[in-house]
Amino acid sequence: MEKLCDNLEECGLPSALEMVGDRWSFMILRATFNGLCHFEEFLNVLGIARNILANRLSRLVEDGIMQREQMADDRRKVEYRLTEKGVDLLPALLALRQWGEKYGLGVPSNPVLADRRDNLAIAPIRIHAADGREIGWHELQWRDKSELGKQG
Amino acid sequence: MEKLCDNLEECGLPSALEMVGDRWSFMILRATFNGLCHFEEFLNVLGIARNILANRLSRLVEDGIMQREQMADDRRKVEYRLTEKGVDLLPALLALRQWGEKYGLGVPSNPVLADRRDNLAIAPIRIHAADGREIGWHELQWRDKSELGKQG
DNA sequence: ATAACTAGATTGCAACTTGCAACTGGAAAT
DNA sequence: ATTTCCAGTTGCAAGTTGCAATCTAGTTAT
Repeated sequence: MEKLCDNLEECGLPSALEMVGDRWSFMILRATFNGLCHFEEFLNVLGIARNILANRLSRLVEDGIMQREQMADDRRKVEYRLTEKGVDLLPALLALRQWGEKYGLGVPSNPVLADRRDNLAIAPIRIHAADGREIGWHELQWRDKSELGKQG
Repeated sequence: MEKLCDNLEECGLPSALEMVGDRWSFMILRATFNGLCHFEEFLNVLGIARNILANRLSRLVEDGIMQREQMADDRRKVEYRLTEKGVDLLPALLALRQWGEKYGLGVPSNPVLADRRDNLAIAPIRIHAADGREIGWHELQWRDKSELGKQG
């Protein structure tokens, strides 16, 4: 494996980590993917401190990952919902969860995301080549964009 | 989307985040995937403080994500290498990086991982159904393991 | 041997972040 | 009018982070 890509300026990872790279953001997102959307719900389910939750939620909203909506019928209530940008974090979240399940947790995760169509659990998140083949680390190499072949 | 899976005991995400859920671990892993393996290299490339780097490396080693090998020829030198467990974090890392590239960073990431075989950049990390179909959030539902259909 | 060099790790201190609990303030319910 | 509820803020103690200087073990040079 060549020693390339030591260039932090041209990597999306730092910006991603700045937004969701702390202990709680992913847990909040997970809860949101499970349908939670109220402050007190997050509080009860996650066991996070109030101030930290408030801080993280407002950061997630600031970063456009969630949106904050005041309810019309009961204006005390606020709902936090995922934006498209937030929903797009699902693959990363699932990849992490599956990894944690494989290596960290003794027990299989439950419940699990299933395809509505066939009611089967989703496949593990994997790396795929441009043509869809599944592909592993040893079959990969770092390439400068300019050196890439052109898609057929 | 049903409100299930509020059960933190049966979810791999918390254990994953405990191991790699801080600002630096992923950056260290990224550097490792790029071929770096020495303390001073990480230090120079990442701009991390010495003590934090030492702390994170030893945690990654403790957690079995990296292994620490003393070099036989020059026994001052130590190399940090990914274990299989560490390599298995690549999908999660790439999913995050791709997300950061799409939403955070203005610029496309570079360099990029390419298939050795066809020299094309890898596909975006996505969610796939059991049969390999690509599948989105709205086509998914949380299911208890016991309620899943059986694989044909 | 001694001195200088290197990679890796440790220590001390200041700045920031976290967690807990008590409190505020507006909005419904009684 | 009072109580309860939801969301969020404030104050303070404890923990974590970042930086600089220092330490240690093994390596090369004299």
